[in-house]
Amino acid sequence: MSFNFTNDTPIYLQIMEDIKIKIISGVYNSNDKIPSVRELSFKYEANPNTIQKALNELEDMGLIYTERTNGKFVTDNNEQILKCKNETVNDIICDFYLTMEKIGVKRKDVVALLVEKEKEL
Amino acid sequence: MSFNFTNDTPIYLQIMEDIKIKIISGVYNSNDKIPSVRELSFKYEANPNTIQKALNELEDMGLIYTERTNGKFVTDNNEQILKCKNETVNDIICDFYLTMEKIGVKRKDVVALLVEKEKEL
Amino acid sequence: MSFNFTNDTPIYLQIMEDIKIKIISGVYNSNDKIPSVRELSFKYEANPNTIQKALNELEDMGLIYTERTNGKFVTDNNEQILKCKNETVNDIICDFYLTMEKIGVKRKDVVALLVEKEKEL
Amino acid sequence: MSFNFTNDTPIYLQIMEDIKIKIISGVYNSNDKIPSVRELSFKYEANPNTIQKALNELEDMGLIYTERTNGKFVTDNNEQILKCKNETVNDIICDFYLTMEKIGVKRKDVVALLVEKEKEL
DNA sequence: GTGGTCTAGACCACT
DNA sequence: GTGGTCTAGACCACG
Repeated sequence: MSFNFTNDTPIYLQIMEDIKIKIISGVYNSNDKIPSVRELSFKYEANPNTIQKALNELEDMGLIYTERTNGKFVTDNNEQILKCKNETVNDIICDFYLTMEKIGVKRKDVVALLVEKEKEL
Repeated sequence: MSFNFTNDTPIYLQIMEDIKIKIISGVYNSNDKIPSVRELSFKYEANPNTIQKALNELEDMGLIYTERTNGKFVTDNNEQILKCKNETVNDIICDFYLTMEKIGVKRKDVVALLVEKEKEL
Repeated sequence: MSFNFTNDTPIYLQIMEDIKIKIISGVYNSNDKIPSVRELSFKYEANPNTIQKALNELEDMGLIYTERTNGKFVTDNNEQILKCKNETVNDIICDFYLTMEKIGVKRKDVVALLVEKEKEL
Repeated sequence: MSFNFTNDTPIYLQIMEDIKIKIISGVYNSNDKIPSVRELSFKYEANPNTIQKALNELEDMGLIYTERTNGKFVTDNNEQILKCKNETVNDIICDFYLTMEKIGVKRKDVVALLVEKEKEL
């Protein structure tokens, strides 16, 4: 199994998400060259067009930029990366609250549980 | 696809998980009858055998019990349900910490972010 | 029919029982490789899925463990095997007492008969 | 399921065994009338010829006798019944020892285990 | 109608 | 080659 895509989200979005996390977590740093579409296409076992679409999204978000014949690079706009990181983190937290709610954990209890867990770790 | 299964986990486990959450969140209450294997088979668009396997897992966990020709029911052992709920919550929290770590959020910041988010909501 | 199944018990349970006895009696030792699902399927003249179900039971009982692409093996937890052996022996003894009772042999006479028989052997 | 026959023994022998136990345990007493072949045929869901064969075996063993137009009856020879009971018991005990041996319980331990179990009951 | 068992046969991932 | 998953479809017992 090369990657593990979910059925309920377009693949290009899943790839985008994966690369986004690599950028905001610093796996790919400012001005790092992003692997070529061909390479990514191989890695994700996806059609180059799908990769292209994912990268376009990232470019629209201002996380990467293109140098014509040179390739694509992570933006040097660290502020932008940080902003994206915050948004992502925020989304995950919302998701987390929603899941907990679905299970029936009261919102005020969530923080308590987390603090407790943090001590354990 | 009515339900949306992930590729990287057996369907029967995903169904199991879905029903488990319905039980620990109280959507299905103690002694509630669980829809028949055939109904669930229709609902999840899965083979009856797959449903059976999912329900067997839940029975092994002590969350449901079977009345042979009558149907399957949520256990009346509320303690067991609670135990399962706690374990599930714990798993989700661990997952949450791991994801955050992957993105590059320090553990001690996580709680702060959550508290902040909680105020917003 | 090579094996001889009883009508009143699911085949998978009978297979489970047969293999269980091989384990607790030491025919299969700790860490021994169990014949492959396909081999057993041939030997017991049963469907591979039926074998699988039998082996899953044994795995649930902690008597065997699986190495994904390698095969299934007898647990190295000798304590677990011993525990299972004791339970099995206990069951057989209870059964024995029940049968004797059904025939009309008083419980206190059973032991006497056994002791006597033992001398003969 | 009316009775539950094993595949590895002729049905007539299994029926014979069942009736034999009823006789030696006293469910059917000396001189009791045995149900008619037709009745037994219905009860065991077996062909009347099969029943006949089973009853013939019992007659050969001296456990039942036939009154021409009247039916079949349990022998009044209590000694014979007792002898048969002893043989049956003996067989079961041998079987029991064999099973234990198969599991790997030493013969001398069997009696100890039984005595212990008897105290429990 | 309910759940349970079983088979046949296919496909997958891993090595 | 290994085990694991899944489907389709049949049959059974119980009520």
